Amino acid sequence: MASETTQTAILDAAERLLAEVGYAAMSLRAVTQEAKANLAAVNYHFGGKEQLAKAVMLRRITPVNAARMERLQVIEADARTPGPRTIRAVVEAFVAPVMELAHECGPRPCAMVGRMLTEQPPFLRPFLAQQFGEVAKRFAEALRDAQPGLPLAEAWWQLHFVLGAMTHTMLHLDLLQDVAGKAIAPASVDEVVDRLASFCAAGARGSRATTTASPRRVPTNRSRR
Amino acid sequence: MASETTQTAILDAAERLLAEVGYAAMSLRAVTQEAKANLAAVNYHFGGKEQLAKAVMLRRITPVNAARMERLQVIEADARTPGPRTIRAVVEAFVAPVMELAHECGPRPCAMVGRMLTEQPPFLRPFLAQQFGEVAKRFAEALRDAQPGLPLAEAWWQLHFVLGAMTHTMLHLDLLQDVAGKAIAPASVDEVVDRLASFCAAGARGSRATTTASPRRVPTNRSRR
DNA sequence: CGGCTCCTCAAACGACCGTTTGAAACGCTC
DNA sequence: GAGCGTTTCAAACGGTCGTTTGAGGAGCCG
Repeated sequence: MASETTQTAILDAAERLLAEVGYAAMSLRAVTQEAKANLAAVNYHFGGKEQLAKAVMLRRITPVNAARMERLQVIEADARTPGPRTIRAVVEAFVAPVMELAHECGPRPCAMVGRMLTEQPPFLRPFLAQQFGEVAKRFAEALRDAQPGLPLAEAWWQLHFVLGAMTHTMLHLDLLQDVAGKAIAPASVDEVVDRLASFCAAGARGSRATTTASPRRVPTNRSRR
Repeated sequence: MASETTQTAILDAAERLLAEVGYAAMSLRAVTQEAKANLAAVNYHFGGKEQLAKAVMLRRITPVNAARMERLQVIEADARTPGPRTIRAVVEAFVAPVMELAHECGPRPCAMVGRMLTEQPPFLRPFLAQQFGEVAKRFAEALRDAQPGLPLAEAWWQLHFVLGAMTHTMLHLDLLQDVAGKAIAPASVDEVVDRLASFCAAGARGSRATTTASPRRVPTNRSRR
């Protein structure tokens, strides 16, 4: 049927507009015009603007979160010993899937998810909690287990900063080409993942070392590398 | 005159709404209603919605950026030797002023700035570039100088991640109380600054060290630190 | 062909938006 | 009190928004 093509056309158009202007500033007229569909098609196929936004999100975050859980299970089944390498692996398991999304589908889906995660329209909040709550909890626990003696709250702080650096990177993946000089080619996505994971993993190690001591001090973990 | 009180009342109300729903979703009717002012007062005193948003931003970021530059000059006048301590000092000079804003005025102004920085309504982009361009450039250079041999592009990457973690923290400062267990008391703002600065400084050190190792990039970035 | 389902379309609805207007209220100096 | 800027106010303007409606086209089956 022709309906499926209009459905995905609407999803694509909405994704682009959500990424570029956000939910509140996205008009269904702009969406349907770009999708070459009728204005009423949104309500017919999705049931309204809010449900459309959820559908756009679901199409992207479902496989991403599944990949995250899969990677995390591999790590845990590996019976790794706690330490920097495991921290790095956990962080990478969290950030890599969403960056590979850019690898396959371009920077736009990433930017769209990043924007929804930061804008958080009120109606989306329960939806986001449902979609990310379990995943975030599992990763916080994994971060804690990778650092024996670390309180869970500390792991949440680390995950919080990782989330910030990640969403910011997702939002401006297309702008980074200017800083880096060239467009984000598929090959260079791996480079972004590596940079992001390195930064976050090192940050987690460093912040852990710091908070155990008092405010002023020099981290003692600068030994290798 | 009574106008000044209505002006600041409008600024306060707009700040709250900008922080909570963003620019696109903020209506002047909601602003004036909360400020107990007439709808036309916004156009009379500020000249329109866009100019109001700029005024709200200016009131907060002007002193913050001034404090950043001041701290940076102190660091540079100190003739510090490059190294982890200087990296940490530069990062702290960047993130501390905006966190002290939360110290004095509560988490809302921080959340508002963070939201505008991530939402970036089209008309605000030139304004933001003008307000932050010089500051960001100076800090990127300072980060580079703290790590001899580091290309400027690498410093920009570090600053990019710092910005992400910082804006994310600004946006959800009020939510962190749930994770941390208690409300953000003035004393604990320093703790947030410390955590954020520690994470970012360690991340900068780590990302620099890692990127020289794994992928085939950065031609002549030979020596470690 | 008639009947049925799925989909598209143009048009309209009511609500809310930012902005403008012109008059009224205020504070001040002569 | 008259005159004059400054500030407030209610009302309206044109426009865009999300959503609804009802008529019509496309494909399929009996």
